[in-house]
Amino acid sequence: MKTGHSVPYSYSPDSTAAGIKQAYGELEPGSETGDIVVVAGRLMLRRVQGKLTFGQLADSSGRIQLFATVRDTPDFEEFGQLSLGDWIGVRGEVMTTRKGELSIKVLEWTVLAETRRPFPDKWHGINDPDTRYRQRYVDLWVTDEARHTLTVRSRLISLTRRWLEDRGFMEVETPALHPVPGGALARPFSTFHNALDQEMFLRIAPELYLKRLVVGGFEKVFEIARVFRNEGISPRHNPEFTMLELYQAYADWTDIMALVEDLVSYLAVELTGSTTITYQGREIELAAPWRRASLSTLIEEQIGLSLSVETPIEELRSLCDKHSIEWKETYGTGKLLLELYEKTAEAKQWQPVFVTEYPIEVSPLARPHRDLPGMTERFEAIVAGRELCNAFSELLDPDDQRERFEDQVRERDNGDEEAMAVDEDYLRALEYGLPPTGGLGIGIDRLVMLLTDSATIRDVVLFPTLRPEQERGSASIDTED
RNA sequence: GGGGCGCUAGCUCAAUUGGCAGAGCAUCGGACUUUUAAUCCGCUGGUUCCGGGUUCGAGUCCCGGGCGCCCCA
Repeated sequence: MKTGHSVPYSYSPDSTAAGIKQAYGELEPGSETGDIVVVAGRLMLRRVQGKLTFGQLADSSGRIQLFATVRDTPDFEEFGQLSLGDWIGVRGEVMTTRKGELSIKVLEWTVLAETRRPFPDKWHGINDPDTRYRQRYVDLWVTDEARHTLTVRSRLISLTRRWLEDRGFMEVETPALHPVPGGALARPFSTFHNALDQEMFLRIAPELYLKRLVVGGFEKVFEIARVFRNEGISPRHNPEFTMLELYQAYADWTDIMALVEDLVSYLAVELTGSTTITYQGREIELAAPWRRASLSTLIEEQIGLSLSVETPIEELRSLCDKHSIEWKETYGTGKLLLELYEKTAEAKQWQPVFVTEYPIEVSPLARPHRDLPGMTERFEAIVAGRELCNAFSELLDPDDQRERFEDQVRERDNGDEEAMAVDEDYLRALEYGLPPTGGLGIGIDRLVMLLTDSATIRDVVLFPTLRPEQERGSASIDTED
């Protein structure tokens, strides 16, 4: 048994599995270096062979073999009785076996934590996705792709932060508790602040606060914001997810397009080694420039008709019917146009494309297009058939913004639970003057999915939202509702 | 919200038409001084997701519920 080893309060490894492999990669079989290293991690494989025991130690960098002998390893018997999954610290000599496997000859060892629960099958790991997401602390040890994907996520956020800072953007933190939910079309989570005796909402977007900061003179700001939307769960939707939003004073939408191309292709090279990536078996070229095409153009490519917000509403409605798209009496031509685009064209865009010129009706925060009536200078980037970002030349005019908000309230009164409310303080900020500004929101989770070839958002979130586990045997007691 | 699929040992999976619930790995005991998912011998391990029903007999069929995955809205 694992007796006689008290767990220390700290331990000081001086090496990692990957670091040792890098430093001693060229050793001949049967070498003994005399170099002493200290490592720590979990014992993930163990082969007891009489007076010799092989193990495999995993740390956050990778795995390395342990080589224990009855002659050199203290408490040799106990070493061989360690459980797979136990945390241990090892001090030993860097060596290679007769077969040439780089190893650490165990000269001292210490249990750092015992596992009371057996680890999953050392070869098959965990297959059940539910178990993987619920017990990520085990999944990360036994599923290499999980560890890789979630490490890439961390690096992507770090690289993004540095890239933006190098271009003069300042990172800020705005409230996550909003008295008025805004900045996106989505249902919020609501909660209650007891001391203020007031309903609050978890933010659905940081947008309106970030633009207040531009009014306040922070000319280039960004936030990597966890946002919350009270919607269904799917392979592409988690109720909480991460948005990068940035705002740049004096810029317009074309500046933002250039920024998106540059950032995404930079991240692709840093994280995958190339701007050419493979997603779900199909190639995608992320190098700039990306195609620019208007929303109307993309619809025309699919159905062969040139449409606009000027098209008679009856014609758009019958086209929706023809393509089995549900519509409501309250939809204007802009909303019908967007529906036609989303249902006929969006999923077909595999290579990156900036979809430009969105109707004013469906873009309540975007500035009117400088040439096209009824349209805004808004674009989305679509990659692999999905929205990757949403951006526009920001709406500056407080009077126009008030009208847009009031249109939203009318839609809410018509039953649209995703419609916006009037944010009086935001309007007051605009009245102090927002300079020409370009703004952007990128879904970080979807970008990570793209660059890690992940089919579901759950694979790029450490702890995706799941229903709580139920106590065994207590099923179906509460049958209310 | 609708449809399809799944849930069996800690993990990965079997179980003929409804007929004694099994294997590998892990655990436990034993052998083994160069293994590579080590090998060999032996022993354990079960609320078959939950509840009801049909039946001499249910992992299997029926009804209800839970959780997950996929598709659709």
